Amino acid sequence: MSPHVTVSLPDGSTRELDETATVLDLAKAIGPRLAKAALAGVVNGREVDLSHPLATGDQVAVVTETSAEGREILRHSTAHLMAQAVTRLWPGARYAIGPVISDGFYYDFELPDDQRFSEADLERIEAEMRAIVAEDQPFVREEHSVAEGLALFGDQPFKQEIITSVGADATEVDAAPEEVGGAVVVSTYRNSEAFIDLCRGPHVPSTGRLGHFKLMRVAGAYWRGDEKRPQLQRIYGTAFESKAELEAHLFRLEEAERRDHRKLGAELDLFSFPEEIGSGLAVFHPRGGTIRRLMEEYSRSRHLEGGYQFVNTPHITKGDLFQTSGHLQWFADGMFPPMELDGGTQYYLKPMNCPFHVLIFKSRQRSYRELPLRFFEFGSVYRYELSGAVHGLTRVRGMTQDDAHIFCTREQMVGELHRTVAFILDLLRAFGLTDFYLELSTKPEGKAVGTDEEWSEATAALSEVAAEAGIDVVLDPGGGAFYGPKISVQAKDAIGRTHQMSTVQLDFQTPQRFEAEYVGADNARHRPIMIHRALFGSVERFMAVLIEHYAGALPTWLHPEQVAILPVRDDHADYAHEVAALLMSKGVRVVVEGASEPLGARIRKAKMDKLPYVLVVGDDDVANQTVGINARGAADPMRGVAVEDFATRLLEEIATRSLEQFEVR
RNA sequence: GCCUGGGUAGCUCAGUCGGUAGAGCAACGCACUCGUAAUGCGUAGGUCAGGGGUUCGAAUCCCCUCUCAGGCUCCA
Repeated sequence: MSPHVTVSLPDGSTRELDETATVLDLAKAIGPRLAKAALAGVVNGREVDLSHPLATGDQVAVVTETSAEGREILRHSTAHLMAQAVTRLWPGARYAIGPVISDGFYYDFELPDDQRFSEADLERIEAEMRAIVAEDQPFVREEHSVAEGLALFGDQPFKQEIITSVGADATEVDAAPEEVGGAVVVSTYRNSEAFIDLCRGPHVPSTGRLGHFKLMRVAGAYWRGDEKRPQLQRIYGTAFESKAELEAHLFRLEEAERRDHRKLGAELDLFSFPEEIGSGLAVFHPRGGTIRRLMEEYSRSRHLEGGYQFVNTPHITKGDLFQTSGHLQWFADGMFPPMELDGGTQYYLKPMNCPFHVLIFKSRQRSYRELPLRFFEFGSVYRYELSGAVHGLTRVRGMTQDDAHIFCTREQMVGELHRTVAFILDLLRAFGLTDFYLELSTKPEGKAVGTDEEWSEATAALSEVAAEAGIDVVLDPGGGAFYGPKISVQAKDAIGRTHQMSTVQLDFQTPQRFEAEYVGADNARHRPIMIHRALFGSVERFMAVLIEHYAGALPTWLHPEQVAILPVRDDHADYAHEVAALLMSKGVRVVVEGASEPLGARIRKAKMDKLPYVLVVGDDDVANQTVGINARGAADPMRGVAVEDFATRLLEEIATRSLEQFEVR
């Protein structure tokens, strides 16, 4: 054996090291700064600890704390740190899994004697974690056989279950057992005599490398996500490589809270959820109602241009309709229970519009010459959402979908799908959402109608369209509706969160179940394909996303109150109303606030309502037919702008549905 | 639906050991008439989410229901 090992680095270069060299030794050989920032390594594509020994021929990369991988290692190690703190504070606590999630980590616990974590406990746990950081305990990797592993975790039933389930579920997030050369190896990390955890690794070398963390909240979670299994207590936390990064993250969370549509909806007097009506059922106040109307009017005009025909259907129906459609078989849990009328006939509130649109299609004989037929409706639907699922405007029990169903031939199908995706993206962009990716949801196993052939043809058609849309596509296996696969458009908002917006679903089943037909050029009967699609998804959810995207400061064309006019004194009120009348005659939404309060207070109110333009009119303005403009977001107000100038630029901004306000100089 | 934590005036919140309800903002009224993010004074507003229980006495302790938040599950 040679006294040296030779390894290669990501840049293609090679290094010679002592034969006992580890990843850390390699980092030291490259440079002291790298050694200091190093957390782990990647050897031949596999993440390993810094203490991992190197062999000749290894491809090695050093993972530093500022990389995405480094952050994950930091967070995963912090999860272990938290578990140890919990077991110190609650002797006999059982710990289950503690994986890394997108913005941090969690760990699931079961405390002895049915004890519960409280929010106040989080601080105690954090303090204990800091103590363990100060102790600078090493993370020591050990490898065991399955039998040894089971013995080691004799009092930890969740860990034992993970160990025994190896092979059956080797992808378990936090599972340690791995098949190495045919034998199952159970790897563990020991921090101290008292604390050892099952883990694949890698980890930071010692707890002293951790420290910039915060425990966020405690919540319940079912063991293995199965509601029939015990519910554990989950503690969520986050960790970063530096205090500054941690604080920046916490600031982003506060920013999200500031933008919360539920908070802004109340503050801006847009909508409310009166308890008298029921959970998940919103009422829209005049301002919120105006926003809805503007959204709907624009949508209608686009749909007219897009070749859609407008239809209307009722909110309730006899149960037979949903028997035929399959909803009662597959979607009954999501429906309100029936009401019995007319001597026993069951009527249901509708959870979806599709069966109604099929009946319109079937109302007379259809020719291939008519296809594609595109039926559009703002259709209100009612779904019995679980009480714990209801959330602001984004998850409600009564909502209005901008719903359409396209009936077309098999030959037209792919073309219609392309056209629909382009139509959707164009409309979303008009509302200022520009950063998208597509999600392709496939057959939900065990909860679907139709043959495998139909599903695979539909899925193939959708994936072809998704791939050609020119934006990223991610797969969502099993996420389709019971009648067909779907593409959903996920849009990123101003602070980088993604929201599911539009969906396009391909459906071979509903036309069959309803025996919908058209007469082809061959004078024979054929079955149409149905495409379900909604762009807003629901008007309510879309409004919520817009409110959060714009933090309540909607673009002028969408704002319920576009201009406020404030007379400096009461004797300027006539002029203020004159300017208001001029703007209102052009369709501008204007409010005038008389001088019953000081000017500063009135400006402040208009600003807090996020009005795009606040106009102040005083002596000079009355004399010169001008206004003072205090624009939203502008550093300084502008005095003496001719009314005509302001009106022209404002009307231009509104007519083009500009997302930006014009510059006031 | 399940877990944890909440629900006191329109909003944000205080309310000690169980002794009978409080502030700021908002609203309303009056005065003020002001040039770019809070004028002053006053008035009104609450079956303390609802119901039941314990107690001489409950916002406060116990039980049930409703509802909200954060999760789990689910989803437009």
